[in-house]
Amino acid sequence: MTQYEVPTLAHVAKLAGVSENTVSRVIRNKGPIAEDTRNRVVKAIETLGYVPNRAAGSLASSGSLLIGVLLPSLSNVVFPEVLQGIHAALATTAYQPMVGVTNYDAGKEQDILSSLLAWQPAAIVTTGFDHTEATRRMLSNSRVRVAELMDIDAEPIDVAVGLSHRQAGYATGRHLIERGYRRIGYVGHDWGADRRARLRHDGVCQALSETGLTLRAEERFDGPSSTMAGRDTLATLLARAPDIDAVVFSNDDMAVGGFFHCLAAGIVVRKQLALFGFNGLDIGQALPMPLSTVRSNRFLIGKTAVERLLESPTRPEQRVVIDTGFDIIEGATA
Amino acid sequence: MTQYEVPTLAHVAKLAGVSENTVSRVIRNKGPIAEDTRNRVVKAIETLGYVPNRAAGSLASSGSLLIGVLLPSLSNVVFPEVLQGIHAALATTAYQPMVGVTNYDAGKEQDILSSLLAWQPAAIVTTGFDHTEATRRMLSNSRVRVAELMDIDAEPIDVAVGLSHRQAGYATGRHLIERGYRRIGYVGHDWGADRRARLRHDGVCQALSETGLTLRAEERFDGPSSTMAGRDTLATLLARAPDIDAVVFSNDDMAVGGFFHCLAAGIVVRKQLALFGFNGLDIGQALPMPLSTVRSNRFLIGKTAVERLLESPTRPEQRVVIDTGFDIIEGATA
DNA sequence: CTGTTAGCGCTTTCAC
DNA sequence: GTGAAAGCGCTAACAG
Repeated sequence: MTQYEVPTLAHVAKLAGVSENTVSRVIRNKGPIAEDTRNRVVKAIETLGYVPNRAAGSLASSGSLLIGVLLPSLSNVVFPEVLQGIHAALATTAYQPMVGVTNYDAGKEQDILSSLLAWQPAAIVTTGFDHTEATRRMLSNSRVRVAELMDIDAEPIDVAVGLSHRQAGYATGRHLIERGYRRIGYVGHDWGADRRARLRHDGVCQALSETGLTLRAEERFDGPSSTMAGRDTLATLLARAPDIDAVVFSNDDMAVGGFFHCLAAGIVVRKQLALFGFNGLDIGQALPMPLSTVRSNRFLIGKTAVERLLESPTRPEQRVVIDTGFDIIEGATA
Repeated sequence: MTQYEVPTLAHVAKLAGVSENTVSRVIRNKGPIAEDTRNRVVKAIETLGYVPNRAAGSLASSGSLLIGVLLPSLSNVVFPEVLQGIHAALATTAYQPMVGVTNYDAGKEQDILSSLLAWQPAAIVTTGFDHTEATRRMLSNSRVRVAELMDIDAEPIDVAVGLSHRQAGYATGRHLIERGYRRIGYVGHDWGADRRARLRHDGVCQALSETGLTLRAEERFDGPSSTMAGRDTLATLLARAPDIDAVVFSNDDMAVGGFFHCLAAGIVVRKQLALFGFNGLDIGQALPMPLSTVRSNRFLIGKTAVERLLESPTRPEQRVVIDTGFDIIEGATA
């Protein structure tokens, strides 16, 4: 091996005086190895600073230590948090995540999926149930494990990990009703992209309708959720329906914006207008009045999904649905 | 090809009636191909639903379409935003990012780097200049391109993309001095992990000292930055030094928390106490009073870095430093 | 413009 | 316990 060549199995084998095969066994901890041989090999690996070439390994074994991850966005803190959970579960393993961002576009998801599949990943982690037919076909044809995250209100391909957004919405509605709010409004963001926000909305409506109520007014911002959008959209809603006594927001970002609107407009939160969010983000809990909201366990969702996927390399007979649940955070705004 | 076999180049070649090599050429758009042949190959690829095996390609060409990315954390929105920039630059290419999270631990960075290198990436994108000796050696020995992000206050291995945090701190100090603030305090978070926060702090101090001033008081939260930490730490600082007229926060998360403290404690922001952040996050600009802060261009940093790396597969003679700059956001809190 | 040949570095299978 | 041999699916180099 000249000085500028990257060491390979062959170099290690030669230095340790064994066959390549033996070195490979040592590395993968597979098959019986004499203690003495193992030591020589380990030493050789260290001296050479040998790092296995995963591409070669992957090719030879037609499998890899990669987990393909498909996220709709990185702008919404929720997804980086899911990714943290995924990284946490992978930290003690040799697996590496390979992340693609779809921008809530099923067509793009399909493209990225096919380039992820090209690396022969051990598993694919994706978000929600909105896939193209081709995506679904690729996923079922490839024999990799598949986790669909966030949502459990539909039939998964292999395993789904998340919470029932419909139930979360329902619990939100009940919470407000039980506290005496009757003139309830809704402030949301773009539904085309966010099926789960709509499910929560529907859950709220269901709770209301069971009590003979309906949403007094609703306003949807035509774009992704953000604090600023929440702030502006609440202002619009209140201009149209000044008599509402509570507002459900599509998520915490929007709700925090709503809180800021109230501050700026001199509206006394809860007394004059109750606010309710979704997600349980830190920022909402750091407000002068902690936000009333629902905690979705994003980190846990990512972590659980990966743990389940790694349990077995093949799909189980039965599709699995794991409910990571949610909790109402009482807060002080509703 | 039986029904359950994954199609390979050979299958495509056979179906199109050409050699494997020709198919490979078509796929990689390399070398001259007769229009007619190309069409036949493309058709065969489509009928079979062929997806190239990147592991094989990577092995054969000893190079890959991977970009290794090392980020210290995903909890701080700043890094997901950098990652967005990276994804944006990669979106029009066939490259895929492979992300590792180091938790601000140089030892862990080293481990993850070696497992990223095992995939023969075309380039490595990492954060800051705090590497172990071994990391630095691996990076220089491997001939991959290397970008070090966020910071430009040191000599890069290959290319650095970011801003001068010292200068950003200095500009912050000047801003406050010019507006007449003289009793300036500092609220920060853990420096062990965040060298850049310290550089900004030092910049502030430098500006003050040029005017014959020093920081009146400072308080550092022993942990990562967060809104809650900012809120609590400002409270602590004010208990110790009630007479300060302005506070510089280590970043916007902390500053927003400080704003919340003021709200809760009935302190009139700016009139009684000016607040200044760093980063220019959306949340700060959505506050009832937009936060005075410095905009760091995280998205641009990620995007620029990748664009530069992909320009050339080999390191330039000269190490390159790209300053993505910063702007003072006037805001209303200072 | 296209085909042939020879690997890339590893794992698998089967001997011994 | 260990080794030899045969690929994995692709690309590179060279012919033609």
